[in-house]
Amino acid sequence: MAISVRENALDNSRLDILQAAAKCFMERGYAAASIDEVARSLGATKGRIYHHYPSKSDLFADVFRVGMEMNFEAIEPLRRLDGPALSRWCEMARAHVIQMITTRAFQRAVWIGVEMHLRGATTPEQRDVFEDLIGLRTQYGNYFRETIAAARDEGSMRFDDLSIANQLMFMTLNSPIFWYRQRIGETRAEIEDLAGQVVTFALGGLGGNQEATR
Amino acid sequence: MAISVRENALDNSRLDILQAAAKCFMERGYAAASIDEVARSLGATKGRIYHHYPSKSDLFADVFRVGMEMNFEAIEPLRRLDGPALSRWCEMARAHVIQMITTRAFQRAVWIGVEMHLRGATTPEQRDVFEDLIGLRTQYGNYFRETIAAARDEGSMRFDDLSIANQLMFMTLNSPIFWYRQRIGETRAEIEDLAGQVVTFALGGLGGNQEATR
DNA sequence: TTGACAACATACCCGGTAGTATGTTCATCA
DNA sequence: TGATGAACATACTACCGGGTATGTTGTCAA
Repeated sequence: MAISVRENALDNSRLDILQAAAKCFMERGYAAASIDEVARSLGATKGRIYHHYPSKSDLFADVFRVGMEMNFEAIEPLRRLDGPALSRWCEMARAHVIQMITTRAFQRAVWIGVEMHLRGATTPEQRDVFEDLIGLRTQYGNYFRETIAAARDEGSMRFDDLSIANQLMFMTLNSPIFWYRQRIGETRAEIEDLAGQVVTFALGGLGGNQEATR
Repeated sequence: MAISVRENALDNSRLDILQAAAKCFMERGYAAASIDEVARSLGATKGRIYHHYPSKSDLFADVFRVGMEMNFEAIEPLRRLDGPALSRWCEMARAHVIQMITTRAFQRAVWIGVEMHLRGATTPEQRDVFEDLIGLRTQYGNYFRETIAAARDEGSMRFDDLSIANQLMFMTLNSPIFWYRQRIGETRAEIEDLAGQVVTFALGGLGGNQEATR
């Protein structure tokens, strides 16, 4: 039991670091965010961070990983829903958008990571770690890709190129990570209304009929 | 005439710098892109760049400005077209997307600049220069905003919140700056087909009826 | 009680980069 | 033709930030 308390404390310490790091990466970007700044926002120093992570890129990778894990958790119960692909997509998309809003800092970091990978702005040693994470991201993307493909087959969506449609869909669903601002006293209902508008836009873009979304 | 030759040479030199800078900013981001790297890609040294620009942020600001100027030029003849707002929007959107593809490096820099401004990642002295540029960007955005507002009034578009709709629309129309890759031997027709898919997606998202787009 | 180790803090090194100060070359003009 | 300045290159400084080496403190186990 003593061990569990200790490990729990460890995990809490790491989680604090992750949240602070995610916020810094979101606010400054990967290159401009400094380890000192992350530490300062924790009321600590570099030592604490380098005790848990061997390098800046490893810290970033962990933020990325945790962000993706949260995404998988959010849509996991929805992936295997029965019924038409269209309604399944609506549920998944809605959960995804709410996820983008509520865990915005982590999701922004994920975006940054994908961007870095696409630009090839990774050193060889980062490469290996990143491959895994990009794989996770691709797998997650494929869940949606398969769903909209099924919806098209069922005649409830209409688009030309599947890859492009998936790209544009994710751009729309992810966009709150850029323009969403938390407002004081914001209710859950307001966030869900926001998410609804985003999902509706994406659905329209995919050629789905609006009436099906209730 | 001698003066014009001289000034022309000056402009060419600056334009070369701008193009190289835009490419570096696109590939590395603002913070990670170095002046030395821009100079190296020109086969020159820092001296050349600092002879024309007092600082890195001024160079970046000029890339931003030129990018926006190209955008204004692209849609200027379309803004005051007669006829329904919907068809005007389609022309503007199409021109915008093609612009994103053909001047991708500059547009990516514009994106980075807007992002920096939104995050407040600007020093006080940068602030003044950026205010202008963000103003340009806002004005450009308003052209589209007014057009889709008109289209909604005319009953050819249907969406809830105008600001959100405009945000999502621009996310879609701008998205090629992230995922577009130039392919060898790509024809103009292929680019226009790509742009068509993007515009169609955005139109659907804005609740426009697909049949109106020919 | 003490030794050992985790969890940090402190102090330091060093490479890279923005910015500057100072040449150098070549065209133009008086 | 000599002087002047634009358009660079070269050499240098200052600083910041990633990473490391080394203390310090509290805790737990024997």
